Amino acid sequence: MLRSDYCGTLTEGDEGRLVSVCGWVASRREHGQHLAFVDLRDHTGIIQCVVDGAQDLRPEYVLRITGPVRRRKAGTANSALATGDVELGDCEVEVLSVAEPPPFPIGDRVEADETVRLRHRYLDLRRDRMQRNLRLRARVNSALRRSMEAQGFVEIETPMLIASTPEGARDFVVPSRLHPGSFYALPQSPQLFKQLCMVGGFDRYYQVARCLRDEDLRADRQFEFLQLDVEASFVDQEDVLGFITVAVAAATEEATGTAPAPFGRMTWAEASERYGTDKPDVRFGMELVDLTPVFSETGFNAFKAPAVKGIRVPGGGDTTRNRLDALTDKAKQFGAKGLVWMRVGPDRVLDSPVARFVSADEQASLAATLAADPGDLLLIVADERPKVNHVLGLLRLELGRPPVNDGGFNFLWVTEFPLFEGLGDDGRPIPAHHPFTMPHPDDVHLLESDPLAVRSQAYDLVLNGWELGSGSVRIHRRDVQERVLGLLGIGPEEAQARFGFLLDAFRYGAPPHAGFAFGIDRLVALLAGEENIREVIAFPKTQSGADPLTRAPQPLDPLQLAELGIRVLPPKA
RNA sequence: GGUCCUGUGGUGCAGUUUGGAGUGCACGCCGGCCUGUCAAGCCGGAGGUCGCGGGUUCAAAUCCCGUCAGGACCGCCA
Repeated sequence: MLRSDYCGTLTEGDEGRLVSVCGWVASRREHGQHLAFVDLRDHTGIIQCVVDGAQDLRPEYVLRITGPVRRRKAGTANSALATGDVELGDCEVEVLSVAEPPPFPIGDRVEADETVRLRHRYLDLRRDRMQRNLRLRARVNSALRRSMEAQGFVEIETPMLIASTPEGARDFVVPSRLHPGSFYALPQSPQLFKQLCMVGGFDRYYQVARCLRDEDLRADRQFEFLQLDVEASFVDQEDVLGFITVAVAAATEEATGTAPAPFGRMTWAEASERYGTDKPDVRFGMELVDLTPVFSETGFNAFKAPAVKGIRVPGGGDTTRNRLDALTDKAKQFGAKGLVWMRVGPDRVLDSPVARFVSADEQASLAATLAADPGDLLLIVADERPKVNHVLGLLRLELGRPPVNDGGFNFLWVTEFPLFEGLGDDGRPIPAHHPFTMPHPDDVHLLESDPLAVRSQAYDLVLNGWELGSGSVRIHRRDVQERVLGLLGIGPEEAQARFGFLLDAFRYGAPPHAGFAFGIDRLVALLAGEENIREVIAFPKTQSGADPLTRAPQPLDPLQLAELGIRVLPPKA
């Protein structure tokens, strides 16, 4: 062992000890040939070392420094440093590695361009922010595992090279050398395998599972991500919510030092009506208010719609015309036909380009329903109800969303998702979760008569407006499964071809089971107070799915292609 | 597939609105001085394809078009 102590741990209690520390030169301060100070950094912090001024010691050199811990001379202590009362004196310095000047400063003082950070990620990782985040991630992972183990769950690994199933996201595919022309898919999740584990008698399964989806990247989405994947047999929805709540609360307490507030509960229908989304950020108000009754007999054509709803932006009355135009453009991009804005003036007089189309009674009722105060801004959208909710939900976030590290950790269970999210082009319902989701027991009779009204036993966990994960009670009864598949237009033959192995397995005694999976990257990002998950991933990809460090993806050598029986089409002209 | 923002010595920025010599700030880098600093200080110096291409103009970092890269978002993500 080259070191006896970590840099950041030395205190007055160590006075007199001869110690060896190892690390990188954070800064040097030279005072001629006879005196120089080197701040040596490791992941625990920084210690000042008094060294011979003649030595050429530059930033990021890797050193082993041996010297006695001594109290600093009176008046030279540095209260900004945890080790600021002591220093290593009369140091012997071993240069373990020299270093070129880094392309960006390693200190956290200056933010560096993200492309440069990713291209030299190994240097970025040296910085305090990434050290903190990745070490936090490790502790959260560990806490999750401990919690699942303590609850009697068994970790089982599932394969990475699997058969492609056409549902859901786009698969990453891997060509097979032994079966030219055939391909594996990388798992979008271990969904089907964990259900097979249930049939296999592992009644409490979990896995810290890597999942891959070939969809466009976002601040909260990478191609590859980590899920805590859970499934249990002989349990109901409440049991699953309990397991996950215990684990997530344990992880949160590990990260923050305090247990989170009790997790909230809300149905999907309530979330949609009040917040216009299935992942409401409940840290702030500005809830959607139904104005349909106000305009039930309106003469204003724009408000002759199945639903009219609005949000009140407190104090938003000074919003500039430019900004309002930009908001209108946003609303249109979100799918609205338009956006009606009204500034609330003194005595609740409404100032709006369309005010003259809205009767005095309607204006008064509108202001009262929205509880408008002078100085507020009102935003109103009229359209089909789901569209209105969607658009206003996004505008609400645009105008009111607090920074990610504001307002604590507001976990929220959203339950009773619809079984189907709408009708496809073929007129058949589209599963909101996946085709193995159990319908709500009270709604099973509606499956054929009114499928879109059928609630499911599916549920999401939401944290401050981020969807952490989702799960459901699965169908384990053959008759119900056949009815649902039939509704989806998947006949017995097609079902057999697509996931026959699961249906076959269910013929041999399938226990009732339910499960959940949530994104660990997202949880860690929020616990770390980061706006994007790249900050909690050691080697992430850019928004275009590239890695500036390794320059992936790359064209493949023609010989490799030939071995796989693959010919690449020329790029589109 | 789409909307928006960004791109200026190694790094972080200003300059772009209203075209006029690569004009400025801070850090870093190189050399010198310096025995108690701590983002050390002082003196001197080097370092530029203003992302790239085209256009407009007497003249483009600045205006226009295209393109590349990065970011935020819509679509997409059972």
